[in-house]
Amino acid sequence: MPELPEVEAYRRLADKALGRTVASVRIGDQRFLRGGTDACRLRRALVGKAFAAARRRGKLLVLDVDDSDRRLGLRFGMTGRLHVDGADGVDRLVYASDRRLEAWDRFALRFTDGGSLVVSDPRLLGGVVLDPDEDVLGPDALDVGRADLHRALAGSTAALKARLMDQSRLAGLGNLVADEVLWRAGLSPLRPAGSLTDAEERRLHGHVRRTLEELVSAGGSHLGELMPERQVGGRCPRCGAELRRDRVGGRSTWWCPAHQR
DNA sequence: ATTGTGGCCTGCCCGC
DNA sequence: TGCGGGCAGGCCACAA
Repeated sequence: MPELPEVEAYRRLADKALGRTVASVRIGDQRFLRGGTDACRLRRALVGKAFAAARRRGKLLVLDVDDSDRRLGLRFGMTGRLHVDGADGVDRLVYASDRRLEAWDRFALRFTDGGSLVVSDPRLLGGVVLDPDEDVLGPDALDVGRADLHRALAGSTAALKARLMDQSRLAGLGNLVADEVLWRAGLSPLRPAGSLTDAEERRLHGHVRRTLEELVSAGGSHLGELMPERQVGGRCPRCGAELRRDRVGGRSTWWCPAHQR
């Protein structure tokens, strides 16, 4: 699914769409429009304009409209893909089909030069939003500071993993990367978020940054060492213990009870 | 305010 | 061989 590393790959792909004039906007499915926007408003904001920048905040991709204070927000849910001029942002997506059906094209921009920017999403869990509220998102996990991470966790009794995935505290960690980070840091996902010692928090901070940097460098098609073991009978790649499965924050969580404490 | 839960959405996989 | 049920999780609405 698109986690932060994939969305970062999409952002780089979206760079190819900058500076090109939008000729038309096609909405493949009304349900893909979020935040109360509609096709009319989108066309008014985009047609005849070009994008000045492609930014990412957590898992939200934001395209700034040139000569305007408008912004186009793209969310990818877990099965959303970005295509620019037919090129794919990533090769494969975990949990998503590798097929490309035109019926799955939920949002498409055509440029005056004949190229296109398309969001395809079989499951409609992503969406398009005009002028997304970026302030509801916490600091970006890729370059989160030590103090910001502390603020995200301190004083909370919620499960550590649930808090790490709370996008308003820390933007960008999804289910799979959260499991990978906690596994690398040797911390139980069930620990109360506020119970970490200073040393544990520092360790976690290092692993959040390093894991994301590594996965972004890998191009967004690799989601960590734990990923292949997320199945019944899966074993810890580090110590060989059988992985445990729990539901944390409403999500399937795979972790090693032997070394994650 | 914080925390937890259920629903949305549909392709895919497994068991019958 | 076809069919139905369960599963996947980002995001949001809502409850306690």
